[in-house]
Amino acid sequence: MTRKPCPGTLVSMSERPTPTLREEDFLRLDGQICFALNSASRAFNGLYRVVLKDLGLTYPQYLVMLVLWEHGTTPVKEIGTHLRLDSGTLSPLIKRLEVAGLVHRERSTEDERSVHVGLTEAGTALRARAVEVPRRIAAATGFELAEIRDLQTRLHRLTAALDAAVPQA
Amino acid sequence: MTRKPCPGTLVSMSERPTPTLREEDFLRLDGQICFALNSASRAFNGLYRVVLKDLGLTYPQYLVMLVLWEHGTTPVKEIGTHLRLDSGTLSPLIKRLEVAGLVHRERSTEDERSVHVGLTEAGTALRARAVEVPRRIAAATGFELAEIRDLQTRLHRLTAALDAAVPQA
DNA sequence: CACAATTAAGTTGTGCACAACTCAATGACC
DNA sequence: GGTCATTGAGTTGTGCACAACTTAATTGTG
Repeated sequence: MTRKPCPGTLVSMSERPTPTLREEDFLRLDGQICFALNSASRAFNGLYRVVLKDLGLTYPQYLVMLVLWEHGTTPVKEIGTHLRLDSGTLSPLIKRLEVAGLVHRERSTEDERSVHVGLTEAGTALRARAVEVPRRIAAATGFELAEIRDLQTRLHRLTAALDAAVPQA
Repeated sequence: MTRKPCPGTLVSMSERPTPTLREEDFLRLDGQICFALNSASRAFNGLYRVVLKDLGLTYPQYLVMLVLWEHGTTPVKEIGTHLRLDSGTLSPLIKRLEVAGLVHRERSTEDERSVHVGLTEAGTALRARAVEVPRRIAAATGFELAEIRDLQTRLHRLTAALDAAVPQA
């Protein structure tokens, strides 16, 4: 009942060379490279959820705070460039950070289209408590630093390749 | 104005050995290992969105279809085990697949708590068109097969480690 | 200068992820 | 056999991601 043998009725496969894999296997492989990434990302998210609970931050909010701690007051647009996010995601997120009293927004005087996001005192103070977060995360992975670096490099290459492959982006 | 030099006023760092990295660097490193993963995952998602548009599927819906194509009729619970998702996510998602006419749901007779999800004819037929998806994705990454495999292995290890680190999960 | 194209932020709507919950069916134990 | 804990599906509420849109400011070009 469970293992239904795949019916041979597939699309034409007369054209391609297909070195070692057939159509069948491909559908499985696929369910893994993208899926492995997806799973790992969500697993990370779950861990961050626990670790960041004390700080009252979600993971994406934490990312925005990281940008601000590193670069200081930053226009929304630039935060988006750093994080690969658009205003549709950032506007409400930053609004929540504002309600939480961690950041303030101010429209630029030179260019009134732009809004600068800066840290409040509470936001600045939170950094001290956030410093221990990365260590806890890194410890949880159980990975060597070198391996993390390596993984990082590959992922960057992958992201770049994928971005390049998407038309409009 | 842009590069604010980090003020030295941080938390105590007298205890730990810290081989090569200081607190400062850690906060940056962090913003990358997790973030690299997050970015790659979202980049993948963006590519899938384009590729799957023809099929009228989102990426998570595609994952569910993959499970069904591979295993045939499957209880919701088991789909969740395969995909690392709970009923809170799956119930509405599967309902949308049902509305689209790709799957049907039927309450089990042996155990009336359980709901079996099976493919309709349209759902089965869609497989033929989905077969080309993995190739297009793989091509877009520009990665060698071996490298994909390697990355996959590392990500699985990472996910396992992260899951183990989260208390309740 | 005027006017079209571009740009930045924000809004709206859809779908996913997940916590916390309800409800009904099942299983375990006395 | 009756009671209670557990299990599977589903609902509700919050937040994120992103497409498509609106609005206002800026820039480019005739």
